[in-house]
Amino acid sequence: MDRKEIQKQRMMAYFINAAKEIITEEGVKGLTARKVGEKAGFSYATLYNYFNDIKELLAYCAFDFLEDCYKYMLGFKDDSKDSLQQLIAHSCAYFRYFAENPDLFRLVFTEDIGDIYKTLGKENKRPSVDLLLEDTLVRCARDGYISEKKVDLVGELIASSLHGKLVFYVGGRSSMSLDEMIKLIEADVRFLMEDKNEKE
Amino acid sequence: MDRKEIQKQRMMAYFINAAKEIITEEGVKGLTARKVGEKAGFSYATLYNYFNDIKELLAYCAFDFLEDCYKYMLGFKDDSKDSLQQLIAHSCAYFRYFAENPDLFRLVFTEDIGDIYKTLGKENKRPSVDLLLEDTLVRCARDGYISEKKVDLVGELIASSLHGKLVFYVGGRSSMSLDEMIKLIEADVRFLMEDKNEKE
DNA sequence: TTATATTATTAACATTGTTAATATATTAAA
DNA sequence: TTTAATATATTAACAATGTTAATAATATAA
Repeated sequence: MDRKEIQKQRMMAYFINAAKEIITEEGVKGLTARKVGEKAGFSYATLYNYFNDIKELLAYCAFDFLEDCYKYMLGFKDDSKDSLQQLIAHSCAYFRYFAENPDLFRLVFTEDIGDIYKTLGKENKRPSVDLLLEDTLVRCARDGYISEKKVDLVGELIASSLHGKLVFYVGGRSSMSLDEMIKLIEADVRFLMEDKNEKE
Repeated sequence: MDRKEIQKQRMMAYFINAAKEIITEEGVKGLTARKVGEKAGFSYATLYNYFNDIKELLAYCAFDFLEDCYKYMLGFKDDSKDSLQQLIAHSCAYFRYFAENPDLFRLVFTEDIGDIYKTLGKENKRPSVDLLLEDTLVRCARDGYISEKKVDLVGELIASSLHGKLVFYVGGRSSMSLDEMIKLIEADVRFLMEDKNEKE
């Protein structure tokens, strides 16, 4: 029975990885049940033995990609850096990851993949990217950039404005370039953090 | 030749309105070429004489819905109101419109409808909802809530954080209720505006 | 009234997600 | 080891989709 479970997990991983590859190469719209089956080395109907439907498979991919984003962000982590600089770096990295992979943004944030995120939210399970950004912000608070009690509000503001900008950039609703966006994000973060420092 | 153009516009309006009705009733996913044709009183292939593809039809709908949102926001306009209150009211109205019509949000901001928004952006044409929010913010600046030179940055922050929250709410990525979201938006706006007032 | 151009309709195609029926392989029992 | 039972994979099939080409109907011009 344990052996069964292992095999099942392995089969699911085959399909998930196949799906991730296809999404990376051809986008979410390029993903079809038949392509996933072929790429995983099975018939197109086999994945229905492991996933209720294509949405469920997509949900697994979404989580995986969000974890990949976390790994990407870690590449910009440097504890010797000033905390505000670190916050800016992490924010920009987050933006960049999805800006350069628009289909991943759509999948992770806008595609209809059922109620999984809501369920996780109610269990207070937050994705690692969230935690990383929060940690960085708390460091900023300790360094006096911002008062402790404002951490929640400012963190939430940074996060939501990042996602708002991503919607516009990724959805082609803005004519701004990636570099302009990044500059704007830096300005945003500075603005949100520096109000305590200016005394005049 | 002018008569021709009028007839063409009218035909397009038939299809656009049919599509808008279907989207309102059944969501973007419920919209099919065949349903649009039937609802408009034509065969399913006729719309291809007026639109290159379904995406183009969707783009027209998106613009229309965004204009509808503007009208909705105007219902909350009250010049006797304090400018900050007005800004909060408009921000919340904007959020509410799309939060209560998730499919409209998807259509207007996340659906793939070609490069029309980018084109408009380069012509510096901004949707009326944008202008209304900006006007309100300028009023706030005149009332001393914020310095003139910060208007752009703060305006951009409000807008992007609104859209970020919408992504989460509409995409089911947050477990927050609508009321909680609205409260958060109010807190955000206050926070972004009041830093000039607190002297301590 | 006839000839021409415009516009609408029907028929058809390839693709899609998904399911039911069937075949194959794996495990348990004799 | 052979047989029976179970689990898993495959094929065939369905209805629905966007879109196009061929055809029919209509409006316009001569």
